[in-house]
Order: sequence, then C-alpha cells, then structure tokens
Amino acid sequence: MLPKFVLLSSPQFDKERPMTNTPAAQPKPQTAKTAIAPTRAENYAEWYQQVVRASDMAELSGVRGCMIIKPWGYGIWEQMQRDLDRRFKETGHDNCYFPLFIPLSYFQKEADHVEGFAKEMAVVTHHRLKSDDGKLTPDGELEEPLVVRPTSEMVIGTAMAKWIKSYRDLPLLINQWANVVRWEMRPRILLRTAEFLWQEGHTAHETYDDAMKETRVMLDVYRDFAEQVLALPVIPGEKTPNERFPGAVNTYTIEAMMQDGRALQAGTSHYLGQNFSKSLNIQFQNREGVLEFAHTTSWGLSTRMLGALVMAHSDDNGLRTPPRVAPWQVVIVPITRNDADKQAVMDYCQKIKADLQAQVYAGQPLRVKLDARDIAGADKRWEWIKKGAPLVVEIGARDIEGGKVCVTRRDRLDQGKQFVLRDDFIAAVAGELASIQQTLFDEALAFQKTRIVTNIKTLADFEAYFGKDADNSFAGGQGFVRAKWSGDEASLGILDKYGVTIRCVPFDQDGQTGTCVLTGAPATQDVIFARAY
RNA sequence: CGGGGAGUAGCGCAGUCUGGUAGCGCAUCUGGUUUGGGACCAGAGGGUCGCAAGUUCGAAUCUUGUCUCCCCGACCA
Repeated sequence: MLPKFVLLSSPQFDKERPMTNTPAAQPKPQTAKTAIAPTRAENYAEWYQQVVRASDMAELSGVRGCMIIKPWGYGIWEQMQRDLDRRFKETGHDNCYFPLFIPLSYFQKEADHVEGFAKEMAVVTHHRLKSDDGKLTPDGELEEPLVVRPTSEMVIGTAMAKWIKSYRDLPLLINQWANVVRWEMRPRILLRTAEFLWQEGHTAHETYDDAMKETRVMLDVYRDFAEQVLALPVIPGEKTPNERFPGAVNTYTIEAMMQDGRALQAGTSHYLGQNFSKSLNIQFQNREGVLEFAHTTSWGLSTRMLGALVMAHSDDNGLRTPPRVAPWQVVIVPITRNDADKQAVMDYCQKIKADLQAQVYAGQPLRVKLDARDIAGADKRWEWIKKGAPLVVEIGARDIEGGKVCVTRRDRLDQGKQFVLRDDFIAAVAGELASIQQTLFDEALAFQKTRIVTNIKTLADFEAYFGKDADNSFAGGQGFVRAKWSGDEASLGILDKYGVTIRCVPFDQDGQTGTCVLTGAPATQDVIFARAY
C-alpha cells in the first residue's frame, strides 16, 4: 500500500539556509542552479518580486499601485474563495453585494472611522468627460463626491438600519466578495496594493455576547483556514488599542511569520460594539419592547494572502503552492522524442489524467492538468516547479514500456525524480498531496518556532535584538519577540526607532507577572513584537 | 508624502558625461544536429530608448514637466 517513493523522514528544513551570519566566505561549490535569482539570502525583497513573476501569479499593471492577477494567482484565489465561502455558509452567513461607491456624507457619520481612512481614499468627483482641443478633462461635477469603498461598514450599516426592526431580525449575518481601494503610500505587489480583492463579513446582533462570540468564531475560521488550507501557522490574538480598526471596540488578528522573520496580518475580525449602530441608527425592539442599538461585527481576508503564500512557502526555485489551493495539483508533462512516440504518449497521459481525476483529495476530485503545449518538456517542468505545482509527472515512451511514471514532489526537489509504477502512483496520489500539504505546514511551523524568542526581558535585550547593531539580514534570523508589556501606550514611542510594532496580544497567556520589556514596570500580558509588512 | 536610485526588445543590461539616427546576453522564430532532462550550431524577427514639451540641421544622449517602479523612512487594513 505504501508507495515506495514516499519519504518517511523529513529532511532538515533549514539545511540550505545557514543560521550563522558569517559573510559569504563559502566558495560556492557546484550548487544546483536555482530558478530564482537573487536568492532569499542575497536580496529578500527582490527575491519576493522575482518569485511573484516567475510563478506567474501577478504582475504590475502600469496603474499606480494596482496589479493584474494572472491565471495562476487568480486560480489560487478561487480555491481560497471556495473554501472560505463554504465555511461562511456553514456558519450561517449569506452573500450579498453592495455598491462600490459610497457617498462622502456616509463617512462623516462615524468620526473614528473616517479619520482612519481619510488619508487613503479615492474620490469620484465628476461623471463625464469633455474634450478641450482633443484633451479629455473631467466635467459634470457631482453634487456630492463619491468615495470608492475602502471597506463597506458605512454602506452596509446603512442598509442594516433599514432591514432591522426587531430582535427577531437578528442576528443578521452577511458577507460580500468585493474589491476595495485604499490609496496606499507604498504599494507592494500582492501584499499592499491600492486595489485588492477580499471578502468582508458584516453582522448585527442582539447582545454583546452574541456579537463577541461571532467575532471570535470568525477569527477562528480564519485561523483554521490559514493552517489547514494555506499550511500557514498563525498566532491568533487581540490588537492593542493603537492598532485597532478605525471605529472598532476590539480588533482580533491572526499574525503569520514570513521567511525574513517579519509579521503579516493575515486576517482580522472586529467587534464594533454599538459605535456603528449608533452612528447609522441600527436599532431594534428587544424582547421587552424597548429600542436598543445592535452590536455589530466585521471581518475580512484579502488577496494579500497570495503574497503571504509566496513569502511563507517559496524557496529559491519559486513558489510551493499548498495542494489544497493549487489550481492544478498534479501536472502531467508528456515527454515526446518524435512524432512516432507522440500519439502513444499522449494517449497514455490522457488515461492517467482520467484515472487521477477519479481520485479524491480533501473532499474534492483531483485537479489535474495535462500540459500538451508544443514546447520542450524540460521547460514545462521548470515552469511548473516555479509555479509550485505540488506534483509534476513526466511521462515518456520508456515509462509506458515499464508501466511507470516519473514524479517530482515540489517540496522534495532534493530527492529528485521518482520512478513509480503507474497504478501505485494513482493509488497513492491523494496521500502524497496530503503529505505535501503537511510538510509545508510542518516546515513553516518549525520555522516560526525557531524564530519566536522568549528570552528578551529588558530594553537592553530588546536593543540587542532589534537595534541598529543587530543583524537583520536574511541569515540573521530575526523574528518575533514574545515578551511582557505593561499596556502603557505612552511606552510605544520607544518602538519608533526600531520599526517594530506590537503585532498582537496572543490568546494563550501564561498569566505570570513579570516586568515590561520596554519600561520595566510590572506587567502580566505577553505580546508579540515584530517588524511587519 | 520626504530622502535616494532607476525607466533603452519579453527579461537582464551597455550606450547618456563628450548629441550624428541603437547594441549585447538570455528568451522568441526558422533550419539543422541532438535528446530522460532547464541542449548545440547557423540564420532571422522584434525597440517611435516611459510619456510630453523645449533647445538643435540633428536628441536615447542636453533642458523642463509628467508618469511609473525600486530602496530607506513616514503612513497603513
């Protein structure tokens, strides 16, 4: 039953990544050529962009801060959407769609909210063009400018105010898949773009308890999704007040660690209290017949997760796409030497494709691509490796004779190609995908664990870790500092010079009293300090 | 938005100082030789030098404006 090509032990995750910071004295031995240049260690920021390009997920569009999401990237997003959407439905939410444009006056109703977004809003002020000597200029000024939604609390809340009359109308649980625009100062492809795709859930509840429960349940949906589907271990916790969503009472987050040790907020869930219901008049008659303001929540997860996949799972040969979200989980590359072979090889490939598609992984039929393009097999193979297809299967005339297939596992390039009996492969393929999914998670988790330091107790320790003299190179091994913080917001000013922020107050707390790493004051809560994207 | 750097063929670059009508490597196409591995040889195609205006007989090159990208900051669901 056990296919012979499954590796039983996991190779050392970090074997090609020195933890020491001895500068490049090593005389580059005959190392295998990597598909991505520069490597992570050479220039992490540039490596990231090269992986995005090489994996063909997305590219810049020429429109400031806006990207084109290409089929491989969008295909991954579609898989994410499908999985998340199922989870939302299972937790009782329905999908809706609200307008892209929000009247400016709506925003003025919630002071904190507008202040939080004012500096990054695209505003539509005209509704037609006129031609002046062939030059088109805006004309027909609007009575009231329209904001392109940066998020939809105001427009959805306004609708909720109309829909909700009675406690019997609650809870109101809706979600929308949409694009939003935030005029970011410094865009970074997939991670921070002016326009991005996301889902935003918006709910209204009768009580604090109900709304808080919803907030936490949805954060846990994100956590489970990140870990199970994206193979991305995350730290769930609450944001400190200064990092809260504008207008929220509590903001919760899942924080992921990238391979350079920086943090990425991967999803958030907000308890909005009665702030928005009071601003927008979302009122209902309670069980005693008394008018009350509803408690609302919102939660979102975006195409930024595509960037997170790149930064968390890629290596120097490109992306490694988790099988659960890979648009194609198995790619068949026919190896044809001449026209005589061709038909036989293609027929054999077609049959294997059909047999593979009859297999089931994670509750769904396998997604199998037969790459029949008229280009060299070796080129196709490397293309799929750079995209991170979990399994690449090469099949040539010789394989047909032996009844075999040649398999490359994307997470095990070091083990090379495995020649396996065709039927064994088909029987084992679902297990292989599960194994790859697990490997990606295990490696990311092992990495995260080695990069969370808990022995930083004083500001001097902190300085040594994050300060100017600390090694913040890729090989330097910086990551998250988990330490006590007093909760004194004034102390956050100390962080400015380090470029570090508190990412979250993790849910799992030891409850011990210690001293604040920043001020030395008594402190009980553990927080995560890190540089962030 | 502040400081720095950069936009020349799909990608990576040279040429810009000292204006004379565009080149290299990879990729692409064609032919041939190869072939279980990111091949080799020969030939070919592809660029209004980011965009716009100006100076000039002549602008990739000089001037001004503008757009975009990268790095560092600030800002930031």
